[in-house]
Amino acid sequence: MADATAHDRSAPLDPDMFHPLCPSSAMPFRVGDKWSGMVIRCLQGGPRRFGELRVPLKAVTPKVPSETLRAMERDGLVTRTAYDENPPRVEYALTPLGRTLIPLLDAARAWSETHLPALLAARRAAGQPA
Amino acid sequence: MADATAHDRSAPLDPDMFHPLCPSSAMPFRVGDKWSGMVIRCLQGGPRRFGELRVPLKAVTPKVPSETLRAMERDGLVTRTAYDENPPRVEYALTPLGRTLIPLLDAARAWSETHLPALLAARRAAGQPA
DNA sequence: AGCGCCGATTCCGTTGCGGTAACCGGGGGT
DNA sequence: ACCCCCGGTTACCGCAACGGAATCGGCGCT
Repeated sequence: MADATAHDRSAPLDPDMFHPLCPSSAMPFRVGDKWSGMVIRCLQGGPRRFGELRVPLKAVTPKVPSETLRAMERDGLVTRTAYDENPPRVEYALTPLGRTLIPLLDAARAWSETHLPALLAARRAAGQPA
Repeated sequence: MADATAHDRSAPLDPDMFHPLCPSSAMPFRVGDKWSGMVIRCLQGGPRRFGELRVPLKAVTPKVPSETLRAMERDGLVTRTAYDENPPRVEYALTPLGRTLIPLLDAARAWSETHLPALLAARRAAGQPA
């Protein structure tokens, strides 16, 4: 194993999970703010640095994760740990409370995998009779 | 079991479910539009007339259910049946696809019942240290 | 000295969602 | 004739969320 402390940064953030074609954008669920769900997914495998969270979010400005993370911290869903080291390092991790949301996300994803195509088909049929 | 084909209009819409203190407003989940979840709950027990849906929504104008219902109809979540009778009557019912969302709503509610107090406590502690 | 990295924060513009108000149209009752 | 009920629809307004650009500050490297 590469790292004993906890998580594997070498298999960190499944890129496929975040690419633009991910049906997340279409699925009729929302957990907290727009990006909260994705943050939870990112942190699911262990603590992450701020910059790491931006990897899948490379399209967005740092404001997005920063804002989301602080809101989640207020709600007791993540912890923020700033290390006063030379290259500033900050790590975020899910709290137990935050982890309780994972099953919900799983359920939402499962629903989407099963039923989202039907929903989209219905929408297309009704919205674009052409 | 009471009846699957029909529904009981005498125990129609649990008022407690919709009163302003319901934590729905605070819970960090969203299914579709703001009112979609509530519509599903309303239709869970069987078809409802437009006016019936407004009972728990008595605070809102007809636009809200109308809009929500049409969006859900487009997505294949509900069916709309207009009876060309004397007093105009329209009934809405969940489709099988729409019913697949019920477990999600149940899961969201279960989460809220279990964990929402902790989240609110954390928010209060962090947001209002005073 | 200047550049760049890390980790943010703040401001600002836009967009979309949510909500209120007003209007429509037919039938029946008084 | 008038009003009311049922079942909507449309137009308009306001706010909060979303997203982007610009800025900040310490430190190391060149």
